[in-house]
Amino acid sequence: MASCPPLDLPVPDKNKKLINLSKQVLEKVKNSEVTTGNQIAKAILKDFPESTYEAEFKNIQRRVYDALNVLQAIDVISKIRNEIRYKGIINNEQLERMKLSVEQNRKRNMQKKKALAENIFQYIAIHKLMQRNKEQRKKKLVELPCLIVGGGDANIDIQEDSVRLTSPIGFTIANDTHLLSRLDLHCFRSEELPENFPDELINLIGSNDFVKTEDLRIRERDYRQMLLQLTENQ
Amino acid sequence: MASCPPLDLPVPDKNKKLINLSKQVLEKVKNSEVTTGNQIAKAILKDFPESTYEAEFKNIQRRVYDALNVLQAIDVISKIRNEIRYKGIINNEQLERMKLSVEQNRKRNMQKKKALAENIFQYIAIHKLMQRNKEQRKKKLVELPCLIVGGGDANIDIQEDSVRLTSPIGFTIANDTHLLSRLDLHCFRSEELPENFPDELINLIGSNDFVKTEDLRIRERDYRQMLLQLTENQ
DNA sequence: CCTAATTTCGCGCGCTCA
DNA sequence: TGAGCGCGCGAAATTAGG
Repeated sequence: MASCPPLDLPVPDKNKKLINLSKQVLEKVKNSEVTTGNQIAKAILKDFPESTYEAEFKNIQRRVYDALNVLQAIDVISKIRNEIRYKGIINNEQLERMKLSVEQNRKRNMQKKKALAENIFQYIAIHKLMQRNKEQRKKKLVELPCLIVGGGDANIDIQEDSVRLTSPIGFTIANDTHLLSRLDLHCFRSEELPENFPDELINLIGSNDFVKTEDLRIRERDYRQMLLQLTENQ
Repeated sequence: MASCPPLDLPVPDKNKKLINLSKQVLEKVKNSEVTTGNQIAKAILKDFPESTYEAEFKNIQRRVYDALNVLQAIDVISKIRNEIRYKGIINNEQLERMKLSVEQNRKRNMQKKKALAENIFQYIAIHKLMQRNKEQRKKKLVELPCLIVGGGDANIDIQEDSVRLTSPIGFTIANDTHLLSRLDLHCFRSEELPENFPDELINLIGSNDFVKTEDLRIRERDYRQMLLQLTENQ
């Protein structure tokens, strides 16, 4: 609570130096759809409660012109005939953050894609299986466990409490789990893909997006350049 | 090949107006890691073949100061003690393009995710199937087509050329395709997920990223604001 | 801490061009 | 003929020397 050491900032930051006035100019332009040098000067003048006299105004106005000129040179504002419009401005750090976030996002998606691609073949298998089931679906159930009897052209003789199978060439007998292991559902021909699967998945298999390396650590001076890059490779 | 009409641009655009000098100042600052107002003024002066001495230099130097000031106010450069550094600048249209590309990319990924999520359950089914196969794999084959005989506790009597099955409670007989249709491979309990599948896939099922709507069509005045948004929601 | 040299830059006169 | 602004004087700020 002691007295503050006297700061030598008589007017904290509302002086009439070009640096300060420039900020106010930018602010003003940013906040109005369209304005004029004169309006800006007037607005700024209002922020100086003190002297409100011709000379002051003339001075500020003169400074506003300076500021507007370099703002225009920098393409931060546009000025046609005396209509001044804000065109936007953003700096290095901000862009850096943005770049980073874009990059991160891309990386994440890349990984997802990769994970999916690695498993996509299995997915295709199950799809084929279900497809087949759909076509030949019947009402009848098969309870597990069960017995599977395979063979050429066996004869089947069904009694009320028994079944007799006969075959001239012998049988293959197995339980239910054997069947599953023989299905080879994961094999497929590439031609059968398009008719059964969305393009999206097919593209994924063929795509090598996730192998593409890319170095964003370019020494950044010219953003226009960088923007092009960012925009092009998705 | 006729003579050109006389353009009234004696010096195309290398005049000493603040607007022009500002551009040159920006260029100069952008191209050097660090520089000083004096260096800039000297460099610019070189671009004027004509210009004699002292007076010209003083004038240009004076203008450079103006430009530097507003550039600094705008946070496009930083100036500590007399070391001037470029901090970056980018404008509305460019940012707009960037924003668009980010958004497009996000949309695309969203769709991919959605497509995947829609099919992920089927993928899980096949995975379970193969898991089971792996556990109980045997050497024996089952050839298709085959016959499947299910029932409680049947007796099996195997001859050299026939097989007799007897059961007190009757049989269920079906062919191979029936079995497939009864497997219900697409049913699973959520507890069995973590042990069998990569987190990536599990997250995908639970995630509702692809439902999240989001409106980027904000009326954009303040980029700092917008940047925050862009950076936050992935 | 003081003086000189240098660097910055406030300020506004007066010319220009629409 | 008034909005725009080139231009440069001279004062304030900062740095160099002692």
